[in-house]
Amino acid sequence: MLLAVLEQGPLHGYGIIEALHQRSGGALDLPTGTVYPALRRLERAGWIDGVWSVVGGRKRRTYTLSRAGRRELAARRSEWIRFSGVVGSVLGGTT
Amino acid sequence: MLLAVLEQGPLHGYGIIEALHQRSGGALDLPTGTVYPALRRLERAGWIDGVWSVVGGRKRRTYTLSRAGRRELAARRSEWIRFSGVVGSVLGGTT
DNA sequence: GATACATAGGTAGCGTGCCTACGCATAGCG
DNA sequence: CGCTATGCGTAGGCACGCTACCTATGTATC
Repeated sequence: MLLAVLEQGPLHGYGIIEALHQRSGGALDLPTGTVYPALRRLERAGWIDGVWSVVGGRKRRTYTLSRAGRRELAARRSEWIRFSGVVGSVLGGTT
Repeated sequence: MLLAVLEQGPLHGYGIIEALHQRSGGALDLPTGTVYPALRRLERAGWIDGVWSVVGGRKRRTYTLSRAGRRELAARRSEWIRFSGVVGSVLGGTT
């Protein structure tokens, strides 16, 4: 989901949390302790690139989806479709 | 998913694994090390009841969905629908 | 008779990752 | 002067899926 948010353009951690909140219709309200470590992992994996900047006296780390991240996102998306289909078929009624 | 399989009638661990395999169209092939501990957890939670029996010289533990398990299954099903909807809306293209 | 596979149960330990609970810092408002 | 929003981060606990094992019987194969 983090990669999907970054697909629409570079964003910093706090902005990503807000974007997830809006995109999910208010359902997601992820704490920073969940998102920031996750962004570190994504950066370490080479799927996003982080750059420091200062906006309004506050330090920001803006992340950009890398080429590898785009590939990863596509893979994860199709994986999710397969997965949710399987779960739906087992649970029944959803598919 | 285990609860959903047991919704259609009592079954033993090995049979549950096979049912999951069939219901998922061959996608799921869960190892015993995943399923047996999970069944223990479900039993400890009171959602399924296990009974020992001997069939063809082999010991079997047959599990039955309890009333609480039926409630839990209904809750988990609607939770899954909400959850997959949120993920789909964030990932985009699925919904 | 030996070997392999399907059936049927189980445990131990590793690794991952989410969440809670913190800490630090600045800008703006009442 | 404190509260809230903005913005970053770490530490530790907990849950759980998976791999890798072990045991045992019935049946088919070589």
